[in-house]
Amino acid sequence: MIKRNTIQRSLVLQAVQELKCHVTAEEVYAAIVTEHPNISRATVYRNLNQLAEMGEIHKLEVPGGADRFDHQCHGHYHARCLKCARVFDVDMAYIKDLDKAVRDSHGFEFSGHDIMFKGICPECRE
Amino acid sequence: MIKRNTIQRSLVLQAVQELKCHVTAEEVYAAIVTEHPNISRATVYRNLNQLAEMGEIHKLEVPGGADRFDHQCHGHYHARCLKCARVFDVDMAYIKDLDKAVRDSHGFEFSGHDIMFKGICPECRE
DNA sequence: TCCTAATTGAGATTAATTATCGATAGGGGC
DNA sequence: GCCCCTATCGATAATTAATCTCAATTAGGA
Repeated sequence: MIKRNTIQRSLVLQAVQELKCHVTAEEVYAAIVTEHPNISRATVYRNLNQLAEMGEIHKLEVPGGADRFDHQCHGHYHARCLKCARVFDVDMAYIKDLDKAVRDSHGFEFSGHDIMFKGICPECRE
Repeated sequence: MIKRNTIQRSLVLQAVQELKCHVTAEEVYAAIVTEHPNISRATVYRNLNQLAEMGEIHKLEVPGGADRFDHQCHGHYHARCLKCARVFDVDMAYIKDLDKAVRDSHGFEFSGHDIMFKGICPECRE
Protein backbone atom coordinates (compact mmCIF):
# COMPACT_ATOMS: atom_id res chain seq x y z
CA MET A 1 0.00 0.00 0.00
CA ILE A 2 2.36 2.70 -1.13
CA LYS A 3 0.68 6.09 -0.88
CA ARG A 4 0.56 8.06 -4.10
CA ASN A 5 0.50 11.83 -4.36
CA THR A 6 -2.67 12.55 -6.25
CA ILE A 7 -3.99 15.91 -7.22
CA GLN A 8 -7.15 15.15 -5.28
CA ARG A 9 -5.34 14.45 -2.03
CA SER A 10 -3.36 17.68 -2.20
CA LEU A 11 -6.57 19.57 -2.93
CA VAL A 12 -8.17 18.07 0.16
CA LEU A 13 -5.16 18.84 2.35
CA GLN A 14 -4.98 22.38 1.01
CA ALA A 15 -8.68 22.95 1.63
CA VAL A 16 -8.45 21.78 5.25
CA GLN A 17 -5.45 24.04 5.82
CA GLU A 18 -7.09 27.07 4.24
CA LEU A 19 -10.52 26.64 5.81
CA LYS A 20 -8.73 26.44 9.16
CA CYS A 21 -11.31 25.37 11.71
CA HIS A 22 -13.12 22.08 12.26
CA VAL A 23 -14.47 21.62 8.79
CA THR A 24 -16.80 18.80 7.89
CA ALA A 25 -16.24 16.58 4.87
CA GLU A 26 -19.15 18.31 3.19
CA GLU A 27 -17.56 21.73 3.67
CA VAL A 28 -14.29 20.49 2.24
CA TYR A 29 -16.15 19.01 -0.71
CA ALA A 30 -18.03 22.26 -1.28
CA ALA A 31 -14.81 24.26 -1.21
CA ILE A 32 -13.09 22.04 -3.76
CA VAL A 33 -15.97 21.39 -6.13
CA THR A 34 -16.26 25.02 -7.23
CA GLU A 35 -12.80 24.84 -8.81
CA HIS A 36 -12.80 21.12 -9.64
CA PRO A 37 -16.35 20.10 -10.49
CA ASN A 38 -15.40 16.49 -11.21
CA ILE A 39 -14.17 15.57 -7.75
CA SER A 40 -16.28 12.98 -5.99
CA ARG A 41 -17.54 13.08 -2.42
CA ALA A 42 -16.15 9.60 -1.91
CA THR A 43 -12.70 10.89 -2.83
CA VAL A 44 -12.96 13.69 -0.29
CA TYR A 45 -14.00 11.27 2.47
CA ARG A 46 -11.27 8.80 1.49
CA ASN A 47 -8.54 11.39 1.50
CA LEU A 48 -9.65 13.02 4.72
CA ASN A 49 -9.39 9.67 6.44
CA GLN A 50 -6.09 8.86 4.80
CA LEU A 51 -4.59 12.21 5.73
CA ALA A 52 -5.79 11.70 9.30
CA GLU A 53 -4.16 8.25 9.39
CA MET A 54 -0.97 9.75 8.01
CA GLY A 55 -1.07 12.34 10.77
CA GLU A 56 -1.24 15.31 8.39
CA ILE A 57 -4.58 16.45 9.75
CA HIS A 58 -6.61 15.65 12.82
CA LYS A 59 -9.92 13.85 12.76
CA LEU A 60 -12.44 14.83 15.38
CA GLU A 61 -15.40 12.51 15.69
CA VAL A 62 -18.31 14.55 16.96
CA PRO A 63 -21.08 12.72 18.81
CA GLY A 64 -24.38 13.47 17.20
CA GLY A 65 -22.94 15.15 14.16
CA ALA A 66 -20.63 14.94 11.20
CA ASP A 67 -16.95 14.24 11.77
CA ARG A 68 -14.74 17.28 11.60
CA PHE A 69 -11.19 17.74 10.38
CA ASP A 70 -8.60 20.12 11.62
CA HIS A 71 -5.26 21.29 10.28
CA GLN A 72 -4.05 21.64 13.82
CA CYS A 73 -2.49 18.42 15.03
CA HIS A 74 -1.45 19.15 18.56
CA GLY A 75 -3.91 18.01 21.17
CA HIS A 76 -6.61 20.41 22.16
CA TYR A 77 -10.15 20.14 23.40
CA HIS A 78 -13.50 21.18 22.02
CA ALA A 79 -16.87 22.48 23.05
CA ARG A 80 -20.07 21.78 21.20
CA CYS A 81 -23.04 24.09 21.30
CA LEU A 82 -26.16 22.12 22.12
CA LYS A 83 -28.28 24.51 20.07
CA CYS A 84 -26.39 25.24 16.86
CA ALA A 85 -24.17 22.13 16.97
CA ARG A 86 -21.08 24.11 16.04
CA VAL A 87 -17.77 23.07 17.52
CA PHE A 88 -15.31 25.46 19.11
CA ASP A 89 -11.75 25.18 20.33
CA VAL A 90 -11.38 25.39 24.04
CA ASP A 91 -8.63 27.36 25.69
CA MET A 92 -7.25 24.68 27.96
CA ALA A 93 -3.90 22.94 28.00
CA TYR A 94 -3.81 19.33 26.85
CA ILE A 95 -3.51 16.99 29.81
CA LYS A 96 -0.72 14.71 28.66
CA ASP A 97 -0.82 12.52 31.74
CA LEU A 98 -4.53 11.80 31.67
CA ASP A 99 -4.05 8.47 29.89
CA LYS A 100 -1.59 7.39 32.56
CA ALA A 101 -4.11 8.09 35.30
CA VAL A 102 -6.15 5.06 34.19
CA ARG A 103 -3.57 3.01 32.30
CA ASP A 104 -3.24 0.19 34.81
CA SER A 105 -6.88 -0.41 35.48
CA HIS A 106 -8.09 -3.14 33.12
CA GLY A 107 -5.31 -4.12 30.78
CA PHE A 108 -6.69 -1.59 28.34
CA GLU A 109 -3.99 -0.02 26.19
CA PHE A 110 -4.74 3.68 25.91
CA SER A 111 -3.62 5.74 22.95
CA GLY A 112 -5.25 9.09 23.57
CA HIS A 113 -8.40 10.83 24.64
CA ASP A 114 -10.82 13.53 23.69
CA ILE A 115 -12.68 15.89 25.94
CA MET A 116 -15.89 17.38 24.61
CA PHE A 117 -17.50 20.14 26.62
CA LYS A 118 -21.18 20.77 26.14
CA GLY A 119 -23.02 24.01 26.52
CA ILE A 120 -24.50 27.04 24.84
CA CYS A 121 -22.34 29.29 22.74
CA PRO A 122 -22.42 33.09 23.12
CA GLU A 123 -24.40 33.60 19.92
CA CYS A 124 -27.13 31.15 20.85
CA ARG A 125 -27.54 32.65 24.27
CA GLU A 126 -29.71 35.76 24.44
CA MET B 1 -47.00 17.31 26.99
CA ILE B 2 -47.91 15.30 30.04
CA LYS B 3 -45.86 12.11 30.17
CA ARG B 4 -47.88 8.90 30.27
CA ASN B 5 -46.75 5.64 31.74
CA THR B 6 -46.88 3.22 28.88
CA ILE B 7 -46.00 -0.44 28.93
CA GLN B 8 -43.42 0.20 26.24
CA ARG B 9 -41.61 2.84 28.26
CA SER B 10 -41.36 0.64 31.31
CA LEU B 11 -40.09 -2.21 29.14
CA VAL B 12 -37.38 0.04 27.78
CA LEU B 13 -36.37 1.27 31.21
CA GLN B 14 -36.36 -2.26 32.57
CA ALA B 15 -34.21 -3.50 29.69
CA VAL B 16 -31.62 -0.78 30.21
CA GLN B 17 -31.48 -1.53 33.92
CA GLU B 18 -31.14 -5.27 33.41
CA LEU B 19 -28.65 -5.16 30.56
CA LYS B 20 -26.56 -2.92 32.79
CA CYS B 21 -23.75 -1.58 30.63
CA HIS B 22 -23.76 0.92 27.77
CA VAL B 23 -26.35 -0.69 25.62
CA THR B 24 -27.22 0.61 22.19
CA ALA B 25 -30.79 1.22 21.09
CA GLU B 26 -30.50 -1.83 18.86
CA GLU B 27 -29.52 -4.04 21.81
CA VAL B 28 -32.42 -2.75 23.85
CA TYR B 29 -34.76 -3.42 20.95
CA ALA B 30 -33.39 -6.94 20.52
CA ALA B 31 -33.86 -7.66 24.22
CA ILE B 32 -37.46 -6.51 24.24
CA VAL B 33 -38.61 -7.89 20.90
CA THR B 34 -38.18 -11.53 21.95
CA GLU B 35 -40.90 -11.12 24.57
CA HIS B 36 -42.92 -8.42 22.83
CA PRO B 37 -42.65 -8.97 19.08
CA ASN B 38 -44.86 -6.01 18.26
CA ILE B 39 -42.69 -3.29 19.70
CA SER B 40 -41.28 -0.88 17.15
CA ARG B 41 -37.74 0.35 16.85
CA ALA B 42 -39.07 3.91 16.72
CA THR B 43 -40.70 3.37 20.11
CA VAL B 44 -37.44 2.16 21.61
CA TYR B 45 -35.55 5.15 20.26
CA ARG B 46 -38.27 7.54 21.41
CA ASN B 47 -38.41 6.14 24.91
CA LEU B 48 -34.66 5.96 25.34
CA ASN B 49 -34.44 9.65 24.53
CA GLN B 50 -37.39 10.51 26.73
CA LEU B 51 -35.98 8.57 29.67
CA ALA B 52 -32.65 10.32 29.19
CA GLU B 53 -34.38 13.70 29.20
CA MET B 54 -36.27 12.72 32.34
CA GLY B 55 -32.95 11.80 33.95
CA GLU B 56 -33.90 8.17 34.51
CA ILE B 57 -31.07 6.89 32.36
CA HIS B 58 -27.95 8.43 30.93
CA LYS B 59 -27.35 8.96 27.24
CA LEU B 60 -23.79 8.62 26.03
CA GLU B 61 -23.17 9.88 22.53
CA VAL B 62 -20.30 7.88 21.18
CA PRO B 63 -18.18 9.50 18.49
CA GLY B 64 -18.09 7.23 15.48
CA GLY B 65 -20.72 4.83 16.76
CA ALA B 66 -24.23 4.34 17.96
CA ASP B 67 -25.42 6.21 21.02
CA ARG B 68 -25.36 4.18 24.20
CA PHE B 69 -27.59 4.25 27.24
CA ASP B 70 -26.65 3.57 30.80
CA HIS B 71 -28.64 2.96 33.94
CA GLN B 72 -25.90 4.64 35.87
CA CYS B 73 -26.45 8.36 36.13
CA HIS B 74 -23.52 9.71 38.06
CA GLY B 75 -20.72 11.13 35.94
CA HIS B 76 -18.05 8.74 34.81
CA TYR B 77 -15.76 8.40 31.83
CA HIS B 78 -15.45 5.87 29.06
CA ALA B 79 -12.97 4.14 26.84
CA ARG B 80 -13.71 2.92 23.37
CA CYS B 81 -11.86 0.06 21.75
CA LEU B 82 -10.69 1.12 18.31
CA LYS B 83 -11.00 -2.44 17.05
CA CYS B 84 -14.25 -3.86 18.40
CA ALA B 85 -15.92 -0.48 19.07
CA ARG B 86 -17.16 -1.59 22.47
CA VAL B 87 -17.32 0.96 25.24
CA PHE B 88 -16.02 0.40 28.75
CA ASP B 89 -16.25 2.29 31.99
CA VAL B 90 -13.05 3.86 33.12
CA ASP B 91 -11.92 3.79 36.72
CA MET B 92 -11.28 7.46 37.21
CA ALA B 93 -12.98 10.01 39.40
CA TYR B 94 -15.22 12.57 37.71
CA ILE B 95 -13.47 15.93 37.52
CA LYS B 96 -16.17 18.26 38.77
CA ASP B 97 -14.10 21.40 38.33
CA LEU B 98 -13.12 20.78 34.74
CA ASP B 99 -15.90 22.98 33.37
CA LYS B 100 -14.75 25.84 35.58
CA ALA B 101 -11.21 25.60 34.17
CA VAL B 102 -12.47 27.02 30.88
CA ARG B 103 -15.63 28.80 31.90
CA ASP B 104 -14.44 32.35 31.43
CA SER B 105 -12.77 31.97 28.07
CA HIS B 106 -15.27 32.89 25.37
CA GLY B 107 -18.61 33.62 26.98
CA PHE B 108 -19.50 29.97 26.41
CA GLU B 109 -21.84 28.60 29.04
CA PHE B 110 -20.67 25.10 29.94
CA SER B 111 -23.02 22.46 31.25
CA GLY B 112 -20.87 19.37 31.39
CA HIS B 113 -18.26 17.37 29.57
CA ASP B 114 -17.39 13.89 28.38
CA ILE B 115 -14.00 12.28 28.25
CA MET B 116 -13.57 9.44 25.82
CA PHE B 117 -10.35 7.48 25.95
CA LYS B 118 -9.29 5.58 22.89
CA GLY B 119 -7.28 2.41 22.70
CA ILE B 120 -7.29 -1.34 22.35
CA CYS B 121 -9.16 -3.48 24.83
CA PRO B 122 -7.57 -6.55 26.44
CA GLU B 123 -9.54 -8.99 24.30
CA CYS B 124 -8.60 -7.36 21.01
CA ARG B 125 -4.94 -7.28 21.92
CA GLU B 126 -3.06 -10.50 21.34
C1' DT C 1 -67.62 5.34 30.49
C1' DC C 2 -66.21 9.08 27.46
C1' DC C 3 -62.76 12.37 25.48
C1' DT C 4 -58.67 13.95 24.17
C1' DA C 5 -54.17 14.19 23.38
C1' DA C 6 -49.96 11.46 24.17
C1' DT C 7 -48.10 7.54 22.32
C1' DT C 8 -47.65 3.68 19.34
C1' DG C 9 -46.29 0.69 15.08
C1' DA C 10 -44.96 0.43 10.44
C1' DG C 11 -42.56 2.15 7.13
C1' DA C 12 -40.54 6.08 4.60
C1' DT C 13 -36.93 9.44 5.04
C1' DT C 14 -32.72 11.68 6.21
C1' DA C 15 -27.77 12.24 7.04
C1' DA C 16 -23.24 10.69 7.15
C1' DT C 17 -20.33 7.52 5.59
C1' DT C 18 -18.54 3.41 3.38
C1' DA C 19 -18.42 -0.21 -0.23
C1' DT C 20 -18.37 -1.61 -5.06
C1' DC C 21 -16.39 -1.62 -9.44
C1' DG C 22 -14.82 -0.37 -13.91
C1' DA C 23 -11.89 3.46 -15.45
C1' DT C 24 -7.90 6.39 -14.67
C1' DA C 25 -3.34 7.77 -13.67
C1' DG C 26 1.06 7.93 -10.42
C1' DG C 27 5.57 6.55 -10.45
C1' DG C 28 9.25 2.93 -10.50
C1' DG C 29 11.85 0.29 -13.96
C1' DC C 30 13.69 -0.07 -18.44
C1' DG D 1 9.84 8.88 -22.65
C1' DC D 2 7.17 4.54 -22.51
C1' DC D 3 5.16 0.36 -19.94
C1' DC D 4 3.14 -1.76 -16.47
C1' DC D 5 1.04 -2.45 -12.17
C1' DT D 6 -1.89 -1.15 -8.88
C1' DA D 7 -3.36 2.70 -5.90
C1' DT D 8 -6.72 5.82 -6.50
C1' DC D 9 -10.55 7.86 -8.86
C1' DG D 10 -15.66 8.93 -9.99
C1' DA D 11 -20.34 7.47 -9.90
C1' DT D 12 -23.50 5.31 -7.52
C1' DA D 13 -25.43 1.75 -4.51
C1' DA D 14 -25.47 0.23 0.12
C1' DT D 15 -25.19 0.76 4.98
C1' DT D 16 -26.05 2.50 9.52
C1' DA D 17 -28.17 5.18 13.01
C1' DA D 18 -31.76 7.83 13.90
C1' DT D 19 -35.80 10.63 12.99
C1' DC D 20 -40.20 11.73 10.85
C1' DT D 21 -45.02 10.83 9.22
C1' DC D 22 -49.47 9.50 10.08
C1' DA D 23 -53.36 6.69 11.00
C1' DA D 24 -54.57 3.72 14.88
C1' DT D 25 -54.36 2.99 19.72
C1' DT D 26 -54.59 3.95 24.55
C1' DA D 27 -53.60 6.29 29.23
C1' DG D 28 -55.73 8.70 32.46
C1' DG D 29 -58.54 12.74 33.96
C1' DA D 30 -63.52 14.38 33.92
